[in-house]
Amino acid sequence: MTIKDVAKKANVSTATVSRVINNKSEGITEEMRQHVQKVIDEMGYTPSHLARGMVTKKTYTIGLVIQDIRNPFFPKMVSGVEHVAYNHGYMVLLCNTDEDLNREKDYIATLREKRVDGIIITVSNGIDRAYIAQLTKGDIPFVFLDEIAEEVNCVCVDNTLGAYQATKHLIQLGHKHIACLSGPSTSITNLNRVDGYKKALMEAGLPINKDLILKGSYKADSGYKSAESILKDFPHVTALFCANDFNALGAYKAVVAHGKRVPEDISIVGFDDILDIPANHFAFTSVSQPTYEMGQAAATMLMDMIHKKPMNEPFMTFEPKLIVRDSTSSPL
Amino acid sequence: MTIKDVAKKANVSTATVSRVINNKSEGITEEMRQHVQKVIDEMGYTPSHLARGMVTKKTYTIGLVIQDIRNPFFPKMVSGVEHVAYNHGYMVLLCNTDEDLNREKDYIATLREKRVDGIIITVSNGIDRAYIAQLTKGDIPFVFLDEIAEEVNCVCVDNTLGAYQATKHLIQLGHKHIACLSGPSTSITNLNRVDGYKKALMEAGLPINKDLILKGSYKADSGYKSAESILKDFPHVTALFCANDFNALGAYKAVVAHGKRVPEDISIVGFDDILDIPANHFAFTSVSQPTYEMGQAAATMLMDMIHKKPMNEPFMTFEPKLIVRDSTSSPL
DNA sequence: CTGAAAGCGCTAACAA
DNA sequence: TTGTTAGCGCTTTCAG
Repeated sequence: MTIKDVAKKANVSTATVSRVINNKSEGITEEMRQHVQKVIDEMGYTPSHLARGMVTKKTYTIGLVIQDIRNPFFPKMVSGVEHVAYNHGYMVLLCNTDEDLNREKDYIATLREKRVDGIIITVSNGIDRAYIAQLTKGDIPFVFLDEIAEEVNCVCVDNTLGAYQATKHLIQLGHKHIACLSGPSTSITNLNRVDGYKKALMEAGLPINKDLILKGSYKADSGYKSAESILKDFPHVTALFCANDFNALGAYKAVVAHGKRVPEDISIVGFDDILDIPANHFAFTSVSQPTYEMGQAAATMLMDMIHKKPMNEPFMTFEPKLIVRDSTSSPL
Repeated sequence: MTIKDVAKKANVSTATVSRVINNKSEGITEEMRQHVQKVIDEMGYTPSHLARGMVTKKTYTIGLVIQDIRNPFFPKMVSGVEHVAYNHGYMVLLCNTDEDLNREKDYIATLREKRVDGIIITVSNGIDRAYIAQLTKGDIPFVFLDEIAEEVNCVCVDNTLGAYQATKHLIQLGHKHIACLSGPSTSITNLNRVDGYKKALMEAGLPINKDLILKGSYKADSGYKSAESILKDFPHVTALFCANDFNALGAYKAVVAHGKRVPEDISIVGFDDILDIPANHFAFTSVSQPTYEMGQAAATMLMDMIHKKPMNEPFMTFEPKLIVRDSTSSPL
C-alpha cells in the first residue's frame, strides 16, 4: 500500500497526502487534512521511511558502535544514547564489535551504506589513527565516546584525575608501597590512568618505582597474574591500583588465593565501578564514571552536529568519582 | 556519488555496476568485474541501502524491542540476538521501552515505517492481547521473547519449572513455611512462577496458604514490603521464594533491617540470576535463565521466518537452572 | 555479456 | 489551496 493508493481513495493528489503525513501546516485546509487522515487511518497506511529517506537524505537513524553490551560498563551508556536519540526522533542501530577491528570496520561500512545520519563510536583499545582520520574525513558526523581521540568530537572522562583520586585515597590511608596494575599500553585511557597514579605519588613525595607498574590487559586474568607477581616479588606492597575493575577482580582472586586478605593485607582500588551490587557484604572501592550522562552527552553532541548547530565544545570531559567501599583500608 | 557516476567513469551501464556490487556471478566477465571494481575502489563509492531497499523490499534490519537495557537481565539476550543477526548480515535497531506501553507502540510503528524485515519483542508486563493480535496479523514477522504469547512464535523459559525447582530446593532443605513474594498478576510469567511454587508444595504434601502468597511488582520495594509483612504477620515463615531477583533483593534488605540473618533465619531464593558478581562473599540462590541462548534462538527463529524456511517449532521453551549459593540453608 | 529503461514510494518545486 | 511532475539511487526485466 502506497501513497498513491491513499491519494486515489481520497480523491486527492499524492502531494496532498504527503502534506498530511508530514504535518505540513501551510497550504492545506483543516477540512482536507481530516478527510485524508481518515482515509489513511481506514486503510492502515504506513509511509515508507525508505522512500522518504531517498529524497530527503535523512534516515533518522544513528549507529552506536560499542565493544560488548555484555560488559556492564556499557548498558547505561547505551541507555543514555538511546534516550536522547528517541527524544529527537532517532533510532539507534546497535553494533557490537566484540573488540574485533574487522567487525568494527565492517559495521561502520554498513552504517555508511545504510546512510545513517551519524555515528557514535567507543573505539577499541589501540586506535588505528589513520583509520579514524579516514572516518572523520568522510561525509557522516562522528562522535567518539569513552576513549580519547585527538582532533575529533569526543566525550570522555578525565582518567588522569580518576587515577589520581584513587591513588591519593590509598596514600591518605597510609599506604607507602602501591603497585599499579595497568592495562594495554595501546590504550590512551590506560596511559592516562597510569599518569594519574604517578601524579599522586609524586605529589605525596613517594618514589615512582617502575617495577611496580605492571603492563597487562583489561581482563581479569591479567590482574590475576600481575597481582601474583607483585605478591611474590614485592612483599612490602600493601595496595594495588588497578586499571579497571576486571583487573581488580583478578587481583582480588590472586590475593585471596595466596592466603591474604582484602583489605586487611592488601587494599585494592578498581576503575569503572561495574562490580557493585546493592546488598552485598563486600564491594570494591572503585572510580565511577557517569556513563549514562556520557552517553547522553555524546548523543546530544551528535544531534547538534547533525542539525548543524554551533557546538559549545567539541571535546567534553566528565569528572570521575571515587567510591570508597570495602576493598581498601589502612595498612596494618 | 551514485551508481551513475561510477557507470560514467567506468564507461559502462549502471546495470553492469549493479552486477558487480551485488556479486552477481552470471552474465559478467571477470575482466569487466575487475575493471568496474577498480573504479569503485578509486572513487570510494558506497551503494545506498535505501535505494536498494526500495526496489528489493529488504532492509536487512530487524527491530529489537526490550524493556530496559540497564536491567542486567537483558544485555546477554541482546547480545545473542545481535550475534545471529550479524552472522546473517542483519543489523539490529535497539528499542528501549522503559516499560512504557506508549513508547512500545511508538517504536513498533516507527519500525514498520522503517520497513524492518522482522521484529523481536520482549513484551511488557500485562500484555494487551488485542494489540498483539493486531501486530501479528500485520505484514512483518514477529517473534516474542521471554514472556509467553499465545498462538504466536515465541521463545521463553519454563517458569513453572524454575519456580518448582526453587521451591523444592527450599523444601528439601527442611523448610515447611515458605512464602511466595509474587510479581504483577498481569504477567503470565509471574503467574507461572506462582504455579510452580504451588506445585512443589503440593507434591511435598505441604499446605498452600493463600496468605503466604503476596502480590506485588518486579521491583525491589515490592519485595521489601512483602517481606516486611511476612516477617510481622507470619513469624514462623523461614523461607521466601521471590518472583524475581529485584524482589529477592528488597526482601533481603527487609530481613536484615529487621535484625534477622540470611540465610540463618530466613532463606531467600530469587529468579533470573542477575545479582551474581564473581568474587563476592555473598550471592543469592536464584533460578538462572539461558538468556544468551534465548536471544540466539529468537533471532534464529526470526531469520527462518524472514527467509520463509519451514520452522521446526513455533514455540520454544528453555529450561531454567537453579543456582544454589549463599542465601539459602536449612532452617535452624 | 552488456545496456536501456521502467519503476520502487516518496518529496518538493512549480503550476494551476 | 491543491495538483503535476521530476527526480532520489538503485534493481531488474527485456533487448540488443
